[in-house]
Amino acid sequence: MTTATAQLNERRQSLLEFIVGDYIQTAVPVASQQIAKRHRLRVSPATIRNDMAELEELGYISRPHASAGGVPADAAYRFYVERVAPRPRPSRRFEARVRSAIEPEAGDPEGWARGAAAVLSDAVLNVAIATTPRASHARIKQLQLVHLHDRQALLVLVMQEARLRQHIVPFGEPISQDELTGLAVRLNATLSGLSAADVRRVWEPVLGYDGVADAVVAELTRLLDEEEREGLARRYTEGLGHMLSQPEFQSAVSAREAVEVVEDDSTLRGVLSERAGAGSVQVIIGGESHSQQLRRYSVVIARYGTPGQAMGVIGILGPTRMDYVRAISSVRYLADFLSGLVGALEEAP
Amino acid sequence: MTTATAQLNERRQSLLEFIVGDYIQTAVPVASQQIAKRHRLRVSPATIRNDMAELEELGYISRPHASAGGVPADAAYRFYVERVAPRPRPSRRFEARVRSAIEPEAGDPEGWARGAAAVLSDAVLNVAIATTPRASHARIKQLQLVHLHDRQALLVLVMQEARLRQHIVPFGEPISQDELTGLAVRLNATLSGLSAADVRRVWEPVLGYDGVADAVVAELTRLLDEEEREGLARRYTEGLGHMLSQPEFQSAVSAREAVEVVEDDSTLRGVLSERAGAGSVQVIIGGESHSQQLRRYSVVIARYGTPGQAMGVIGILGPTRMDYVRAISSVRYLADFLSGLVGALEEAP
DNA sequence: GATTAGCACTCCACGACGCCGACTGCTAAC
DNA sequence: GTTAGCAGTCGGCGTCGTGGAGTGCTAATC
Repeated sequence: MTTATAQLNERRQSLLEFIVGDYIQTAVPVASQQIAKRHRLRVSPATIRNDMAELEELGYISRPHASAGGVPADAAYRFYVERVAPRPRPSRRFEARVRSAIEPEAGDPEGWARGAAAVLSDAVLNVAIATTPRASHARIKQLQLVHLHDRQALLVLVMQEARLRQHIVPFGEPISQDELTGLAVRLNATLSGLSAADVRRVWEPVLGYDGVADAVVAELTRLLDEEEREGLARRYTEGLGHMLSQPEFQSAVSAREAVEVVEDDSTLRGVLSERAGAGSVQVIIGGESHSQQLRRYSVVIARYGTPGQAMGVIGILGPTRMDYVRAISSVRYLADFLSGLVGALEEAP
Repeated sequence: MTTATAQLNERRQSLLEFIVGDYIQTAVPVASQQIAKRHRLRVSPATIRNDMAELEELGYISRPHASAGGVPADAAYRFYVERVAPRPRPSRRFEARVRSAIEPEAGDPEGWARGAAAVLSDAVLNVAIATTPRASHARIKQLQLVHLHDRQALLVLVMQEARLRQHIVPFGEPISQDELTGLAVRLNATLSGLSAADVRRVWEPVLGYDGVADAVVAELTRLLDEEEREGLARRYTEGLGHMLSQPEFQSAVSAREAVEVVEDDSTLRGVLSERAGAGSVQVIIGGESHSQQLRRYSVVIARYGTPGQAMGVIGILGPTRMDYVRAISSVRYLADFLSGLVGALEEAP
């Protein structure tokens, strides 16, 4: 793919930047005269028209109809993102909001993800998405058994990064809380730090000696398996109302379409699982997602967490006409912020 | 308030029922001829027109314009709900879906609430809302301390109905997992079953002897307090897409309005906190909510859980033109179903 | 060769108009 | 109390015409 920088002389590049910038602001096809006026160019509208014809030829802009101004195509947004990408930090106000919306001392990754989605959506006025960090290899940190009825207990499992799961375990025989506590202590001593496969290996020799313990261990490994098979990284989305007040969703059909994109898990799964290192923000513009449903949407996401240990995703979904500068800097800042919090949850070596 | 049964003779009552029923199905103002044809009445359209004029006089129906059919007013829906209310059970298919969507053996009230909202929204094609059960008096069932760093542990608190909370506790001195485990055992022995106030009373005499224990107890009471001050009953909403495909949301403004109603916590808080016994389904039609924002919406809710112990809410939000028969029976069934599950989590006496 | 003024042409947005059909309200007869 | 008949109302929809913003092209200019 030939890049815009190679194809276009400097004037056309800044012209393209102006077109994209104006369109992001106004949502109206930008006309040659408007550009000349807004940016005090020292060339006439006629020259701009010539340049715009060239930009259209190369696929950077298109026109709704023959005598209309230009609207940016995916390639133009891509160019714009590359050109303005190295804008450093979000505003002080945004940083302050992040700090007040997310409580580090809660030690609750789910709460952090929810808070991050809320503050991000308010800042960019589009839909924010955040998932809780998920470990590629789930390991037991500690377990707990709570007596419910004579033959039933609640198993509470704490994994790394303070992830919690709970499930009921039924037993064949009556059992007291004291016995359960004793069992939990013994299991913690032997199984702490192990993965599902580890647990199976360690437990194999003693299988069959203690029915109650067997039941607990079986449930335990099932929960760990489930955790690894992803699935259960919870996703929080926020700010659909913000997005729907953007002008592209004035028509009822486009609005309903947008709701379906946000509500349908499968649509977003693809882009969310894009691989990328923590810290680097990824921008997927329109058709770049290769998803028919996302053709008119862009996604700005970053992974956060501890590489190799547990990673989550935070990002923005909006129309391709999106404030990329703000989205990128906000997402980058939040990913770094969350990474710091998650890192602090890792057990010190 | 004079009731419709007193004001209207039998023919007019069934006429009103037909009008509401037809309008719920078609979303089109119903005309006198249509009624005569659809329901094979033995009176002429002219008679129906006379009756409809009377119904309009009494405020049961209104007309979009002078020469249009009738659309039901809030009072008509109210009459309809009272008249058809004692329809007993949802379909077998719905019951089967509930059973496959909700896993009793998970012992996870949050999961149940999510599942219930999903299946309910699919059945009624409107927005479903479910909250997790919240105890009016939060009590400790068991706690657990997990070592994170030398001077930091994760406190995991299990309350009644298997509600879980987590929070980080920092300490002034280094402490090992073994010491934490010992402390947890001791605290469980003394504090199990107590409320925040109880804990404070029991702890008061020994305050100051053990800084680490004090820190844990302080965090513990804070979490219990927070739990009681409501706030933290999590709410799950599902099916906005379903609702937006109803004809009343064809226009973009009404669609955005709907999104705002669903996203804005404060709007729904009022109706959700309506007091009502478990099992009885409550229907709030249009203006009956006394909320400007909900004027065009109806809510069908029921509480579930164990009265006096822990209650949650499950319900449907939709336009006043809603399939009340289906909504009421589905909500009633789900509330009973969830009550059963939550009851099984209560500790046997 | 690049830039610009001028001009004819295109196309959308918007309001006015008129017609069709659905429905009502009223009157008078049953 | 019920019904047939009829005049009158009103929304929906397609047509038409107009105004204005904006383009593409051509020819002159730097």
